[in-house]
Amino acid sequence: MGNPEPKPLKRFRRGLVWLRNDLRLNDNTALYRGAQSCRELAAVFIACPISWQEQDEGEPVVAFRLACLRELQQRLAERNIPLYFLEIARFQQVPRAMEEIVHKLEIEALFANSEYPYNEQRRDDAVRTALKNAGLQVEFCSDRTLLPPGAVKTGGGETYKVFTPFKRAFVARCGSDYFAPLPPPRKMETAAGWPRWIQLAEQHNLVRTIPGKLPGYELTPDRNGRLLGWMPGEKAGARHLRAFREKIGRYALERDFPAKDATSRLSPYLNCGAVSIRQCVQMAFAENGGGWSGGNQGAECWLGELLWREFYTHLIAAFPRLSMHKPFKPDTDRVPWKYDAQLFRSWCEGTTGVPIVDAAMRQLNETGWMHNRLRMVVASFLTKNLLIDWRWGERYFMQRLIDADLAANNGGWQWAASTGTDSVPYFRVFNPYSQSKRFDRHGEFIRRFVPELRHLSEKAIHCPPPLDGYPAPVCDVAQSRDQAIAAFAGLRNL
DNA sequence: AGAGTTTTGTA
DNA sequence: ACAAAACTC
Repeated sequence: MGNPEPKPLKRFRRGLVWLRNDLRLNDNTALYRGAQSCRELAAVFIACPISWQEQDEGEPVVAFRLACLRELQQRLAERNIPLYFLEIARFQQVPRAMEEIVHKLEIEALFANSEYPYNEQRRDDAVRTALKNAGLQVEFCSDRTLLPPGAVKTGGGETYKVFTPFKRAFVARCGSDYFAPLPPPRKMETAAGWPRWIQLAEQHNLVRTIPGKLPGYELTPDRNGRLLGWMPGEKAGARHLRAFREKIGRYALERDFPAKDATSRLSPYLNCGAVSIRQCVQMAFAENGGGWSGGNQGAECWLGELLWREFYTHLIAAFPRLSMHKPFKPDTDRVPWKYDAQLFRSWCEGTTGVPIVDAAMRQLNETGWMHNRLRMVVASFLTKNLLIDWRWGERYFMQRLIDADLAANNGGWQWAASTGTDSVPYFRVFNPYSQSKRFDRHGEFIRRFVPELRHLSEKAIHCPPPLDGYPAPVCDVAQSRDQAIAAFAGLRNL
C-alpha cells in the first residue's frame, strides 16, 4: 500500500493534460496529477494521421481510439475539464503546435503519461524541451506499465532479455505490492474561463467537437456504437473486465482453445487505455489471494500474460532498434526471407488452403482481433513455412488489429520468427495441422470463419481433400518446415 | 509457449 | 505392445 497522499497542492492556475493512449478517467496518472496540482484543467488530444499511418497503425486501432476519446470527452466535461481536439499531420509538428496551444490557453503546467516506442519518445522529448524553454512545468508520468521501464535490471545493470528471469526479478521486486488504482480526477470548480476553440497559425483549428473519422480512416461505429463488434469506451472496458472476472478461474485450462472465448479480450481496451494495467492486476490479485501466485490458477496464469506485456514494453523502451524494423538478433537479417506478394496475399486474405490459418486470418479481418494461440500459428506459418519476412506480417497485424500495439506486436512477431530475444528456437516450428487438431479438435472455430468447410467432418476439416471453392494448400508443411530449419541453420552465430 | 523419431521401461 | 522418456532439428 502507498503512503497516504499529501494534501493536493494547487500550485498552478492552469494545467493541460495531453491525452494519448490513456483514454480513461479512472486511474489515469497524468489526469490525476493535473487535477491535483492545478486550479483549472483542460485536456488536449492531437491526432497525427500521417505519422500513425507511417507507423502502420490502421483504421481499426485509430477508429477505436477516437471512439474511446469521444466517450471520454463527455466524462471530462462532467468534471469541468474541456477537451480540445487537434489534427496535425505528423509528430514532428507537435512541439510547435503545443507551444501555441499552451500560449493561447495560458497554461502553466503540462501532464502526460509516457509512451515508449522510439518515435513517441522523440516527440515527447521535443515537446518537453520546447515547453520547458517557454517556462512551463512538464510532467511525464509512468502509467502504461506497472513499473517504469528501466526499473527492473539484472544484477549487472542490464535490461532483462529473457522473460523468465525478468518475471522472477519483477515479482521479487514488487512482492505482493498492491498496485492501487488512482481515483478519477476531482471535479474542477469551473470550466467557464476556457475558450470554446482556438485558432492556431497554419490553419490548425482547435475545436471541441471530435470528428467521427479522420481523413483516410473510413471506419465508423455501427448503429449500436460498436466498431467491428467492439464497444468503445471506459465503461465498456470496465464491463469486459468484470465479465472476465467471472470466468478467470478457467483461464489456465481453456485459454488455448480459440472456439471457447475463454480469454479476457481486454487488449483493445488496455492498448488505448480505456482499461488500466493496475485495474487488471487489482482484479487478478483479488481473485488470487492478494498476490502473484498461490491462489487461483487462472488468475495466476493471466498475471503471467500481463507480465509479457510489461516485458515487451520495457524492451521497446530500452532498444530503439525494435521500433525501427530491425530484428533483436542482427544475424537473423541474413535469413533468406522471401518477398512473394502473391503468397503473402493468400495469407492476408485467409486463402492459403490451410484451414486453421485461413480461419484465423479471417477472424482478424472480420473482427480486428485474433486469439493469441492463432497469432502464434499464423506467424509461424508465414515466417517458417512460407519464409516470408516477419516484418510483412508485423505490418499487416498493425494495420488490421484493433489492439495494435508496437511493443506487444513486435515482441510477438520476433518471438515467432526467432529473430527476437527469448524467441522460439528456430528448429521449433509449429505444424499448423497438429495445432489445429490439438486446439480446435472438433473444427468448431474453423467452421465459424471458413463457411466453405462447414460441411466437413471433424476428421477431414483440419486437412481437407481437394474441394471446389476452397484452395489447395499453398505449401507443403513438412517440406517447408525442413527448408526453414535449413535456412536458419545455414547462418552461423544463431 | 514443438514435432518427429528413437530409445527405454513395463507388461 | 504400448507408453513414457530421451534425443534431434
